[in-house]
Amino acid sequence: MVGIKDIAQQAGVSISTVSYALNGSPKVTEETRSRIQAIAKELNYVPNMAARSLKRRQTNIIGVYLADYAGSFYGELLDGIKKGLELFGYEMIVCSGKKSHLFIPERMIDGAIILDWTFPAEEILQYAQRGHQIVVLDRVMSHDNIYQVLLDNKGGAALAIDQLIAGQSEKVYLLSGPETGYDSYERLEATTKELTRFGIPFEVIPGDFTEPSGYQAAKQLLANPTQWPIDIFAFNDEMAIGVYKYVRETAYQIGKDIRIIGFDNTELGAFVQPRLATIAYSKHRWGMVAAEKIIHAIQGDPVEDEHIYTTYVDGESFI
Amino acid sequence: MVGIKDIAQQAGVSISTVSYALNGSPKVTEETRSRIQAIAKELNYVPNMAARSLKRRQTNIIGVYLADYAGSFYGELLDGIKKGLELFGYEMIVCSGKKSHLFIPERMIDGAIILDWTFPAEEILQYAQRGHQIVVLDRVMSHDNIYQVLLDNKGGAALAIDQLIAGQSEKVYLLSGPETGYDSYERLEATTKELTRFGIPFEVIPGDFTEPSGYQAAKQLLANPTQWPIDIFAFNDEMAIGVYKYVRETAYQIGKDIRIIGFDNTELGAFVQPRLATIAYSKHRWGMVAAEKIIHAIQGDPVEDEHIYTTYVDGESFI
DNA sequence: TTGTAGGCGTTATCAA
DNA sequence: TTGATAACGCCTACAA
Repeated sequence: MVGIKDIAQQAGVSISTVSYALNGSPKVTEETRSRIQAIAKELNYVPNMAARSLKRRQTNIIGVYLADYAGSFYGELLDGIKKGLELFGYEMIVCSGKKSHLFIPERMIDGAIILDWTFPAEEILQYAQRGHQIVVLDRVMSHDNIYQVLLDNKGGAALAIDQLIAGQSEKVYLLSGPETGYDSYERLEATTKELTRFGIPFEVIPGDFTEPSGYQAAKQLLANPTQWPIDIFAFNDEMAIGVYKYVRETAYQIGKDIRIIGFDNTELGAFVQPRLATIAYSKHRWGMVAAEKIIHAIQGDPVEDEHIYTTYVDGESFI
Repeated sequence: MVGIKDIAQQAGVSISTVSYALNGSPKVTEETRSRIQAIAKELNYVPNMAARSLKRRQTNIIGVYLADYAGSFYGELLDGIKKGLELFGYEMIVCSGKKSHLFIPERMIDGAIILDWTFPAEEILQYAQRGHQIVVLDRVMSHDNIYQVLLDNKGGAALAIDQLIAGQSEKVYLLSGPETGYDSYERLEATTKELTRFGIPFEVIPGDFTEPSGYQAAKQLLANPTQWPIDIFAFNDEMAIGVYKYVRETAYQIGKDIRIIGFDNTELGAFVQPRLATIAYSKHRWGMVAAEKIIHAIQGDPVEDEHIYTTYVDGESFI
C-alpha cells in the first residue's frame, strides 16, 4: 500500500510537506505542490480513510437508516438526500438493521438520518446524549442533538377530507396505519377532528400500512355493505392498492361502488386503473431538507425543524 | 469520548489488559475479564472504528454499488446480500455515485459487490489490480480478484422462446435492452439463436430497459400492424409495463391482440391485469450467493463463478 | 497473568 | 518554506 511516506521518499521531502501539498495548505510552494501531486498521481496514491478519520475525528459520511430496502418509495428520498449532501461535500451510505446502528457511536459516520420505525427511540436518544447529531423523519423527539423533518400529515389529511366533503360523502371509512407510528397517528387525529367538525360519520378500520391489511379491510367492508358508494380514506397508497386487489375479485368497481383516496402518491398508485386519488408531497425535497439539516447540525449552525407540505392528486378512484 | 484508556484507569489495569479482555483473548483471568467488561458497559464504551480498522487493516464492511436506489427490484437482492453477510459477521452499506467508489481504495470497505452499469469496467479493473476483492453481478470480467454471480440469461431466454413456440407464434418482436449491457446482450443472443433454430421469424426493436422505451415500441408496433396476435418478448418487465401503458390507450387487449412475456418478475408485473407472463429468478438467492462469494474471496478461499437460474412464470398476458 | 512500548497512516504543532 | 515529532485510539509482540 502506498502512503504519504512513499511519496515523500520519492519526492525527496518530508511526509509533512507531502501532507501539506496534498491538502492544499498555503504553506508550500506552488512548485513543490504540483511536483508532489504529480508523484502522488503516478503512484496511484489514495489516502487511507481510517488513518485520516482517526486524526480528523470525522469521516464526512452521513448514514441513512431505513427499515428495509424495499419499495420504490425510498428511491426519490435517497436521491434527494444524496444530492443535498453533495452540496456540502458529504457522502451518503444507506444502512438497515440493528448492527449497523453501531456506526453512530463508533464514529464511522458524522451524523444519521433516520426513517426507520424499527429504530428504538431510546437508542436514538442515547446516541444523541453522547453528542451525535441525528435527524429523524418519522417521529417527534425532543433533544438538543435531534432535529426533525416531518410530513405535514395534518394538512394532507385535511386535503383528503376536503375532497370527501366535496364528493358529498355520507360516511367515511378510515383505513389507518400502525397505532404506534407517528405518521399514522397524526393522520388519524387530524382526520377524525376534521370529520367531526363537519359532522360526517366515520369508522376506523385498523390497518398496518401493508397491502394485505388493505385487502383484508376491503374484504371486511364488502362482506355486508350498507350503503353506496363506500368511501375510504386509506392512510397510505399501499393499503389502497390492497383494496384494489380485493375489489378486483368482486363485481364492484373502484371509483363507482367504492371511492378511495390514498396517501403518498406512489408509483403503483399512479399506474393502477382507475388512477388512485392520493395525497402527494415531494420526496426529493424531503431528502434535500433532511440533508441540509443534518449538515447544519454538525456544523453547529442553528437548525429549525421543518415540515414537508402536501398536495392533493386527482384520480378516478374518487369522483 | 471514552476509550480503553479510561477503562484501564477505572479498573486499575493497563490498556493492554483491557484490550485483551474486550477481545476475548485467553491471556486474562476470567475474573478480570468480567470486571473489565462490566466497567466498559458502565462507561458506555464503544470502540472507535477508525482506530480499530487502522490497526486491523480491515473494516468488516462490504459495499454494495447500485446505479440508483429506485425500484422495488433491489429490495430483495439487498436483503439477500445482507442476510448472507451476516452469517460471516460482516456489515453491508449501500452506495451509489461516482464519489463513493473511493471507498474501495480508501479501504473503507473490505470488498465490493457491483450491480451498476454506471461503474466503469476499467475502474473496477484498476481496483482489482490494487488487490481489492470485487464481485460483479452485471458483467463478465477476467481478473484474479474479480468474481461474478450472473443470471442465466440464456436459460431464461430459452424458457420464453419455449412458450412462444408452444403458443404457435408466427413472428416474435424482441424488445431489447441497451446494447452495451451484459444481460441484454446475452438475452438477445440466446433468443435469436433459438428462434433461428426453430425457424421462427423475428424482429428486434431496440429499447433501453426503461418503461418509456416499451411505450414507444408499442406505439411503433401498433402503428401499422400486419398480423394478429402481435407477440412480444420484452427483455425486462419494465418495458413490458410500458407496452401495457400504450396498449391501454388503444382498443387492443393484452393477452388477446398483443401477447407479451417479460423478464425479471417484478412486483408491478405481478399486479397489472392481465398478469404479465415473465421469467423469474430468486433475487434473494442472488444476493446470498454474491455475499458468500465476496467473503470467500476476502478470506482467500477458492471461489467459483456461479449462475442464478430462471423459471417461467405464467400470466394471462400470454396465452 | 499483566504491563510496556511500538506501530497502523495521517494530521498538525513547533522549530528550524 | 520545510522538517521532525507528537498525537489520534487501538492492537499485539515482547518483557516482566
